Amino acid sequence: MACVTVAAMKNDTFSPTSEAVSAVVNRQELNESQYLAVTTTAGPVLVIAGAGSGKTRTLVYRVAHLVESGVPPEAILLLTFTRKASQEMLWRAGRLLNENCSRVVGGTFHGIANMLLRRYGSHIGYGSSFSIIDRADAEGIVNLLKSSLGLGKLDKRFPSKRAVINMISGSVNRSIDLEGLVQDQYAHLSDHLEDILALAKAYHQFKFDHGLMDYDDLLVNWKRLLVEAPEVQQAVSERFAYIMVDEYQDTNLIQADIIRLAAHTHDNVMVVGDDSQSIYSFRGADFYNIMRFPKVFAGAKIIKLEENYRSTQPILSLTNDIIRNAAEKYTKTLFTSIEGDLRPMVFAARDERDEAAFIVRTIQQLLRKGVELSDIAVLFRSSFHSYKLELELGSDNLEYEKRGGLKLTESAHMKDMIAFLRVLVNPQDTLSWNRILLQLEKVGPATAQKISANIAGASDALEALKSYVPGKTWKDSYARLVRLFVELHGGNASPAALFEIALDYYQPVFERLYSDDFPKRQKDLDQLKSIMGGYEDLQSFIDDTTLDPPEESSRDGRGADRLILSTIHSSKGLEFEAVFIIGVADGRFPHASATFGEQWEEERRLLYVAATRAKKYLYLTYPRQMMTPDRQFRRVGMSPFLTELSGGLFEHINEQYGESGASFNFQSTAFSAPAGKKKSQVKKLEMTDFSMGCRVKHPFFGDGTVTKLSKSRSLDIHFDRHGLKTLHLDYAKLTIL
DNA sequence: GCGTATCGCGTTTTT
DNA sequence: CGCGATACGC
Repeated sequence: MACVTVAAMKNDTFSPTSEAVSAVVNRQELNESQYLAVTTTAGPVLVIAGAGSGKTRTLVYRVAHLVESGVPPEAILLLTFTRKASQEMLWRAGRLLNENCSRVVGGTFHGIANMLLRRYGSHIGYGSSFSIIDRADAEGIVNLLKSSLGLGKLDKRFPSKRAVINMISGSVNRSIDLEGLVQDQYAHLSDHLEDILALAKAYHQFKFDHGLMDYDDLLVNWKRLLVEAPEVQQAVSERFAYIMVDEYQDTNLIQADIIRLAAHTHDNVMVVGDDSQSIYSFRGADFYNIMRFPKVFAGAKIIKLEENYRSTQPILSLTNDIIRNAAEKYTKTLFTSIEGDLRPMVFAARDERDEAAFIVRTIQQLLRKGVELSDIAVLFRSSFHSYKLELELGSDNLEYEKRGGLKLTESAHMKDMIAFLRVLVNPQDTLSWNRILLQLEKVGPATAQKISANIAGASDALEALKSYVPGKTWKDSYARLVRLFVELHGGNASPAALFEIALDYYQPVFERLYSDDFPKRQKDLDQLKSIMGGYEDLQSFIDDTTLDPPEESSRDGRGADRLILSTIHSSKGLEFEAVFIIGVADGRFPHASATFGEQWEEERRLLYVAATRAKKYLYLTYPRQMMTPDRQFRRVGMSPFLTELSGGLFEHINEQYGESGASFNFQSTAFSAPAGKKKSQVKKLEMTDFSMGCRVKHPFFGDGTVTKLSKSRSLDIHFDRHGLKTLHLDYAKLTIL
């Protein structure tokens, strides 16, 4: 274990003489004193910075500076949100230093947790044989358990299928008990608390029994490693003498604890983040981490970066105004010296088709102005919002790349192939056995489970597989499967060779299972094969593809110049010359089920993140009518986040003539309200002022009827024009009629 | 009880 | 596209 000298860092006398430093300062990315503070401070540093201010770059400068002043690269640990971001960062650091920075250890929290657990897991009773499961696997387990526990009926009570697993893991990564979480956020499920607790318990037990770990387990066990094995904590803390964290506002409580524990011998921690860009609370991210940092790390130096190096002033004015109404924030006023006076534009399309057509038309104009296609992005709240646009793009021959939504490795045929490899590494992995067995004709869920349970319970998986007596109708195909595993267990073949063997077996199965579109899917298998070629051992291949699934990008090699379609969440940290945000409509953005209060605030920050991706051109569009589930058209207005903006920050694009529908009326009331005659002092309402069936008025939802009063100071109100909403008494501006 | 084929419907956001 | 419900056949 490398022992690191930090003496060079202890005095603040480093003078920025190297070419790297003057390059930084000359490009005005940071002023000299900021640069010195970022790079030469020993001990904890908190960088609070606005969008486009070069947060990540400050980390790069520090890495480069540390290496330059003699710190061994392997003593630096860089934690970023995505692995891609860490690679990009190291590449930049390498360029700055004109040397290779690849020995710096960089990765995601989960990746590093995996590495440490494989190495030190025995200290807390874990062997190195466990499989990492992703969200789809977790859902699979929960579904399996729901039927075996007889909790199928529970389903209908949940808002969505994913809500179950979100709830169970949400309690883990927030470090609060499930009971509290249900009472707090899923109050409507409190009658089923016992069932939910039973399900959660069964889920955790199942994972433990079958050697499976989900994303949260990786973090929980990393923390356990530091808390319960002092010798490991000492070793880790000494090994990584400098710890840096990007996107700190997206960390959860466990991650914050891990940082605190891992840095205990030196406190050399630098975190950067922007509280206004915290958009992952649904996954446990707690932006109070950033607020607490100076208390947790005594003597932390706080550096604020407020100059924006990305967008023009008109875009910044709009984004500043979006975040202005946020309930809680570190106040930052962003400014820029970038030239440009083009105002953001808002387009109210007739419907979704019109919206798509507008985007294609405008993109073609931008291309004529010389903007690269790959420098244009279309962003949206939910991944299915882009379906109509994808159709339009297809017929116009504009190539695009979609990010967010289903990953390549989440498609059925890829999971099938990976399942063969996973059971080789971890024979306890019942989930993968089930996948493999279900491929056999005449074998369904019940039979598959019986066989896989046999295998998981046996000490020798291959023997258990061999000794199972198959049914008459499928004994031939079962024999073929057994032969496959005998062959796979043969010599010690390379991952690529094992893949070949498995593919030989799978190919006919594959063609039968996906008979309508297997040629299209075949390319993915080929790609998987080439990825495998780069791996020495199977375990790291499987870990990598679970933790960081490969993108579809290399599908046709050359076409790098493609339009980016992305969910806002997946666009974080990126920037584009031109950005379209589509579906900025009431009911779509904020998401329909977002309640007032914290969820509403997060949706606002989400719009902020989206808009701050734009450098020069920013377009916000929404359809004025949308199809409802019952195949009727419903008029919708623009997002409340836009109507509440100060006037003059954006331009309306008027196509043909403006039909004055609900959206127009709605706008005029919103804008005229402040100018209207002074309201008498509004009395603060209490829950007792409301009753079932009582008529109320909301500033923009209009008139409605109270249909439910709940304990947590929230009300369900059925609005005449906007349908059912759940509003919180402390946030909604209601008046009783 | 178990497996399979088919139809129709609804999608938050993810390391 | 992936799923749940449903009906049908063994």
